[in-house]
Amino acid sequence: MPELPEVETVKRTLNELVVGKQIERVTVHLPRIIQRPSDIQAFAFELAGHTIVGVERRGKFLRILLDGLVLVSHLRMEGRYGLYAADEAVEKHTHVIFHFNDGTELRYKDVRQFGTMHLFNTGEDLISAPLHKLGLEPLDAAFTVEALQGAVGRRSTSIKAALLNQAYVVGIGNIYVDEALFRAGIHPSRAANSLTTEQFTLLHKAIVGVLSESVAAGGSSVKSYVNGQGDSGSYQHQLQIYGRKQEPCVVCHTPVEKSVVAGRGTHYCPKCQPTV
DNA sequence: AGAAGTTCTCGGGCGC
DNA sequence: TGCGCCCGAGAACTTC
Repeated sequence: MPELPEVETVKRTLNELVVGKQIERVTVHLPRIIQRPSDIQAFAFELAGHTIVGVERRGKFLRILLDGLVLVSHLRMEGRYGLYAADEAVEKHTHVIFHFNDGTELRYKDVRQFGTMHLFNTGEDLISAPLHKLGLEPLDAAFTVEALQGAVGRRSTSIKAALLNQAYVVGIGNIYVDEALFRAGIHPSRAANSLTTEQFTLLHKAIVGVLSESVAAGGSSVKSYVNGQGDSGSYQHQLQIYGRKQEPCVVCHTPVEKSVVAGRGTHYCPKCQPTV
């Protein structure tokens, strides 16, 4: 489901909804979600009594900060959070519930069951898997053209695969990689190490532009994404290439093509994004 | 039937 | 031959 703009939006809504709440107990209905600690009882026991003090984001991961603990959560394809009153019926696919001492609960739902949670003591999460080897944050000031080119410019793989690799740059997924490559006029199959500095300049501007515009719109709701309050984003209405197979290109009116690049469904304009 | 917004693991290929 | 890196394919699961 979520890429950087969607996770950023969930982060912001959770900061509105759950900061200051104290966890009374935790129930886990699908143990597979909990990756650390390996003992599910220990996961629930360690969280009990702790208060949420803030929510941050690293790449596509949420970092739920508590007093002395950090819960690292990845939504993968379909994970979502919602705040409920304790007496509301528990919906299907609800796998983890954080019961607060004020009669509300934060529920984690995930139809495809791909999401993960890792619990750490404060200070340990950023230096441990799965966060320790993540790449550049594309909306940080340190994300310059030079940094982008340095991160992916020597890869022989496709530029699309390189941008999807979270070890180089974080937060870009299948929607925004197609959007950014379209905006930059670069074919997704081009070898990353074949791009010119001029093209990296265009690509850098496209990545920052697409992601920041989507954050401002609350993310994209293509299929199932909602933020922590059940609201949809609106950037799906501004997508220029993703999901537009066979529709006329918004720039040149050539029909948009769809193929598979980097193992993912890939949209591009054959005229605006030449192979060479 | 096949694909869906993700990422981890595995094995082959290549270069030292 | 051995090791390490890099890269692509397949797998995890449910829904439409």
